[in-house]
Amino acid sequence: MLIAEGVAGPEKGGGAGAAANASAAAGAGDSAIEHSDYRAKLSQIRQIYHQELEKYEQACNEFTTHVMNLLREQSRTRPITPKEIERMVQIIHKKFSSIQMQLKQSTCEAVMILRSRFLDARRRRRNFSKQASEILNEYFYSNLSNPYPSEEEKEALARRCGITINQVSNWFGNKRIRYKKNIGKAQEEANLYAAKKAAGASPYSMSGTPGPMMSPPPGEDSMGYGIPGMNGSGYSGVGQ
DNA sequence: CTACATGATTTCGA
DNA sequence: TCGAAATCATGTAG
Repeated sequence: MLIAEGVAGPEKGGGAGAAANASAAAGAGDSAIEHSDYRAKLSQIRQIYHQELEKYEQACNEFTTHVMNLLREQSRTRPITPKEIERMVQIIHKKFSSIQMQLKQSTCEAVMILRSRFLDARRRRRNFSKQASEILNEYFYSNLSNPYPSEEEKEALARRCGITINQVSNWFGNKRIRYKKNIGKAQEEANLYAAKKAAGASPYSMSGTPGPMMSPPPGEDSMGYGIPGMNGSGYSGVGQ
């Protein structure tokens, strides 16, 4: 059981097996940085585990020799068979091994907790960069009539935003549903992006072509375009 | 600290 | 398997 967690076995973080299994399911492709933290914690647990294990081992040996000595002393006053000695030793070892089992169990628990804490992507959520949001929003509002990027488009967006395809899919899923939920507010955002595009670049074909290929205009013009409903009402749009 | 924004996951249906 | 909707858990502005 512990071996599966990479705690028991020899040195080397093998826990990635189960870990990757859990995180590979969805958008956690950037897990390199977080993983190193996880690994560090895991190896810490492993170290403590081995430390304790060794301590028990040592205590066990000490205790055994102690008992042996006692028996030897006693053998002067009464006969003691080797069998009896062996039985004694066996009992001691059994006791200690059950203690070790407990150690294993608690270590296992610690690993489980660590894993759920670190590997659950929801707990590691990071907001996308402003640029990424910009790119995604731009695409979304440019294709409001059909905000369903194809696989290739998703990949292109993912590349430009520095996120995974899964994350792009998540984003569009969230965006669509949340846009629908309050069209009123989002409409302003739509106008804003439409204006941006008009200001930023050449004419466009609304749907069909993969559309945005240039990076977003760095300039912060946005204002200056008498956009109705843009006068600081509620949502300031860009990014957040 | 609270409320809201937002990315990720889960559930359900076609 | 993809997407809609509901839900979760975190980030962050107030």
